[in-house]
Parts: sequence; structure tokens; C-alpha cells
Amino acid sequence: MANVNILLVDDHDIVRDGIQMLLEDEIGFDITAEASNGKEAIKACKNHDIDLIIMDINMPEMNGIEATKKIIQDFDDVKVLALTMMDEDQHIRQMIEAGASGYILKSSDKIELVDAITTILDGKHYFSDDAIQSVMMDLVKGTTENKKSDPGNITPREKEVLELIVKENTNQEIADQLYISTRTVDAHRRNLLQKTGAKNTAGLVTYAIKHDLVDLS
Amino acid sequence: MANVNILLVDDHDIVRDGIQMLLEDEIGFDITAEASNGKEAIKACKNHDIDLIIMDINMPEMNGIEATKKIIQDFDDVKVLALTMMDEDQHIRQMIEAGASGYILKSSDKIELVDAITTILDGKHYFSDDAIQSVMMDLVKGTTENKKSDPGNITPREKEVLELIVKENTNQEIADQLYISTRTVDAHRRNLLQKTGAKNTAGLVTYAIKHDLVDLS
DNA sequence: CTCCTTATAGGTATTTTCACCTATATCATA
DNA sequence: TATGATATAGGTGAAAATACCTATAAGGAG
Repeated sequence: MANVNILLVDDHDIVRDGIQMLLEDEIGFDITAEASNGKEAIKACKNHDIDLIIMDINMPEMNGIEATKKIIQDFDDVKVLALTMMDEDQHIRQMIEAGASGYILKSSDKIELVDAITTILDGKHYFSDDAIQSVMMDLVKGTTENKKSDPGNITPREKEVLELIVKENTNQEIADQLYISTRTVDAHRRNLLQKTGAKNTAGLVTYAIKHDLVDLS
Repeated sequence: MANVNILLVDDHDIVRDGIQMLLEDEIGFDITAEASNGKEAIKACKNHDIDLIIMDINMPEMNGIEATKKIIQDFDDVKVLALTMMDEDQHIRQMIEAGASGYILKSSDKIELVDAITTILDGKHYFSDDAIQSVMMDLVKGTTENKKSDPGNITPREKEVLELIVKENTNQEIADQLYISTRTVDAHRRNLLQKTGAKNTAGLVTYAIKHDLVDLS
């Protein structure tokens, strides 16, 4: 744990100062660099050999999610701990998907902060209870909403055609695979457009994916 | 909590017997019906006024995920508690998305089981620590894997065009919105096809969604 | 100051999709 | 048994997408 380089990213000076006080005076970590938005954060990663970034989400110029994506991509061994306000919880999932190793709230106490940092530096992940709660509820909610907007009854044959459309087949190729006429494929396609309310192939594909009728593996 | 109708779904008699013993003898819940696969579970829902289903995942005929989807869709007020083995944890997310209100492992003790049941009957959700851990790691993992397979450099303008394609716009409509010629849109489209390796619009849409270049909200 | 990428745009032709229309055999079910 | 949904298939024509080709202006990187 010797010589850990920490980058602190937040657009509010006072927040940076507070966290810096916490880390330096009370816990013994050094802040190596600071940044007030995503672009500055990327620049700081180039100029310093950063080990850990404490990253806010809402910032001018470039937000924490975009910055995290770019940094995780370009700087292999940098870890990101997202540190945000409670009301930004709709972004937790995006932040994790962007590659953050941890997520805690600004309302956390310093014990949780140092716990998160040491856990992450140890190569593991740390998510606060609130973050976990939010992600699970997100999963649950996204679900039931989908169920409600399930409309149009797509027949098994139509589903088969739809799957082949998603897999980039033309009507001719679909006809060959299903041993039917292209006109029949065309008919299925038109029925699908009508039932789904899609305007074109792109709409059919998004519908199929949204409604989980295909697997993008 | 009077008169709660519970349906127990598992393809192993001995598991059903064990849980039934636990619930009836020690906790005071009654098992109203049993089923050994998804299809039987659906049938049981039609024949009894089920309040809660304790559902296994891996079963012959129809698995627990499919059954849960159908049941949640057709029977409004039925709650599902998924009860599975540790090694089925790759299905947790699907189960939650299918509409399950809770998820615990067969290795849980009876205290957790009854806790989960009462929490769910109370209209809330219950996820065991292992389930939560699995979901979070799923999010984290799915991420880094995506990052690695990110190839093709799509320019900002191309991304803009791609987003409009996904939103079911034709080249003409895209041209109008971006104040450029349809031929330019066409050029972007061809470059996108080349860069992504897609064969047609369907391929572009799946690429965009897979690589998270658009939001399906 | 070149070289490369990006964004722009056109020509021409073919393939594919989409929009109307109609029609028939099968199967479930009311 | 009649009705409706499903799967099948065709005609015609217009719109859209895709496949080749070329070309130019602007901007950044070496």
C-alpha cells in the first residue's frame, strides 16, 4: 500500500478539499492530483501514474461516466471509485458498466470511504448498500415495465422470421432457410411491422431486443 | 397473513418434501399445491388461487424462468420466490427480469426462507447476499468483456447517424435532421457497415446496442 | 508542409424492403 | 359448423438500402 497515487475528480472545490482533508489528515493517503471534470481527469492520468481515481458523476465538459469509460480503456491498471450524491442513483448502473470498481455515496462516513479504497486497491469491488439496492430495484423495475408494454401477439413463425432478420438475413436467405417463398417471408415481415408498430428493419430489431425475443450472444 | 396459498415447484420430490416439512411443521405455512416443472406450475396457478410460488430453475419440460415470465404475465398478483442451487447463479438476473420478487439459495437456512417469504408477501423484494453478489459481478464482468471487443473506431458523426438509424429514420430523414445530403448519410452508412462488419441495417442496430452506443429507453 | 482522417457529395445500378391488393389451406375453437 | 387466426403465396410498384465508383474541403499529426 506504499505510494498510492490518487486522483480526485469533482467540480466542486469544497468537496475536493473536504475529501482531501479526510484522506490526508485522518487516513494517511496522499492526493496526487485533482481535476474538476472528465477531460481534466484524462489529462491527469496521462501526466501522473494514477492508481485510483475518486470520481464524481455530474460535471461540466465531460461527465464521470464518459471519463471512466475512456480511462478504463486507455489506462489498464487504474481503478475508479465513484463517489456521488444520493439523487444520482439512476447512474449507478452506467457507472459500473463503464468499469468503476466501486460506488459509494457522499453521505458515507470516512470509515466506509477508506474501506472502499482499500478494498478496491486490493483488486476487489466495493458497492455501498444503497448502490446495491438501487441496482436491484433497477432490474426489477425495468422488468415489470417491459411486461406491461408487451402488446402484439407475435406468432411462433413470426418470431422465427424475426430472429433471422435480427441475424442480418435478407428475405431471400430467410426463405431458403425456412423452405418457404420470399413472398411469405415478406408477409410475415409486414405483419411484424404492423404488430410491433415498427417502421422498418431497425424498428423490428430494437423491438426484438427490447422484448427479449432474441439473444445477443 | 391468513390463508396464504403457496405453490411449490421443483422436479425433485425430496426437495419438495424437505421444504414442505420446513414450512408446515416448523413455520406454519401451508403448501396448497405442488408441481414438478413449469407447465405444471402454470396449470396449478389456473386451478388454485396461488399467492406465492417457490420456484426452482432447472426443470424438465419448462424451466423456472419461462414459467415465471408466463405466470407474472397472466396472473397478476402472484409472487415468485426463486429457490435455486449455487451453481445456477448465472440465471439470477434472468429470473429477476422474468419478474421474480426474490431469490435465495437452497443452502439458505429456514430463517432466511421465512424471512424471504414474509418480505415478499409484504409486497417487497428479497434477494440473498449471494444473489446480490452475483448480479453485481455480472454487471462488472459483462462490462470489461465488452470493452475488450470494442474494435472499430466510429467517428462522432457516424455515431450520430447510427443513432438515428436505430431510431428508425430513413436516410432522407437523417439528412433532413443533420442538414446534409442523403448521399452523405449514405456514405456514413457504408462506412459504418464496413467498420462494424455488419451486412445491413439489422446488423448496424445490433452492433449499436451490443456496444452500448445507443440507449433503448 | 505533406499525409491521413473526417465529413461532405455526386453518378449509376442492383438488391432489398415496404405498401397496397388478393387468395387459399389448415387448425383451433366457439 | 362457422369464424378467426395462422401460414402460405402471388402481382405491382414505389421507396429505401447497398455496391461499386469518384471527388473535395477542413483539420490534425507527423
